[in-house]
Amino acid sequence: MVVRDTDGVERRAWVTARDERMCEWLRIVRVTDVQAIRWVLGALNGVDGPVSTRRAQAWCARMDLVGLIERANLGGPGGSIVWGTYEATGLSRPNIYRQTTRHEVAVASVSARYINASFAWRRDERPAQVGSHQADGVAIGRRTQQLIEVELTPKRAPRYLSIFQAYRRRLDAGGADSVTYLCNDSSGRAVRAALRASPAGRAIADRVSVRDVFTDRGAVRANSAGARLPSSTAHES
DNA sequence: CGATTGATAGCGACCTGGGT
DNA sequence: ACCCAGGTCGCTATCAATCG
Repeated sequence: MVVRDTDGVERRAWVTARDERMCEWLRIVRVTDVQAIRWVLGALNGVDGPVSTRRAQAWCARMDLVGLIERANLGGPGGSIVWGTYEATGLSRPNIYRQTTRHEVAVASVSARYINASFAWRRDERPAQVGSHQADGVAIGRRTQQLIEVELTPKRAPRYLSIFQAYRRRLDAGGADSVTYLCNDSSGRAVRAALRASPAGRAIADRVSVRDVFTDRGAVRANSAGARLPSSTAHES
């Protein structure tokens, strides 16, 4: 593909098969940031771990140049917010100023790390029935299917109750093997408390893991549990 | 056939500049 | 003050085409 530079200089910019797979991922997560892109690029390069921030920025600059992504620098942790253009994903431009954007970016960060650990990632299906619940994502390993819930804001107890009831039905029906709550400190406390507080919570507690991997602002923590998500024990190859 | 070369893409390091 | 964007530089790895 030949594109014209800002200087008017013609320059070749190749869109590789890997870049197209990146666009497929962007279509799934919709909105992400430069830090998450590091992990997916690493995965698609066949590397265990992320590429450097600089490389991810360079990739974004190249994809911006060929019109496959757009970026917005909101000054938050994780770098610019990144999304695929209509050309890349067939989806209209997301509204990045909505309240839910921080949550969506956090989900993308999680997705990126699962993909780097050789999991497949897809969106959860929108539930048809009332009283069921749509998870933030589904991580599919070779033998396991985990429902992933990203929790940055504690919910009220009745809300947890109905979600746990929905998860209980789903786990019992064999629709998934486990539920993973990825939280910051305050929402992690709320989820653990809610799991103890009701019969529905206690019924599923042994199939639910709660991990504090986010900072309060929704960035994946640099060290400890956040660095390697999912944990090495859950690694699939 | 094996060696060389060029393109591509990766790395860290260093720098400047901008935004919070 | 700190984090991030994005530019250059020197270096390395890989792969495919080409040369001797």
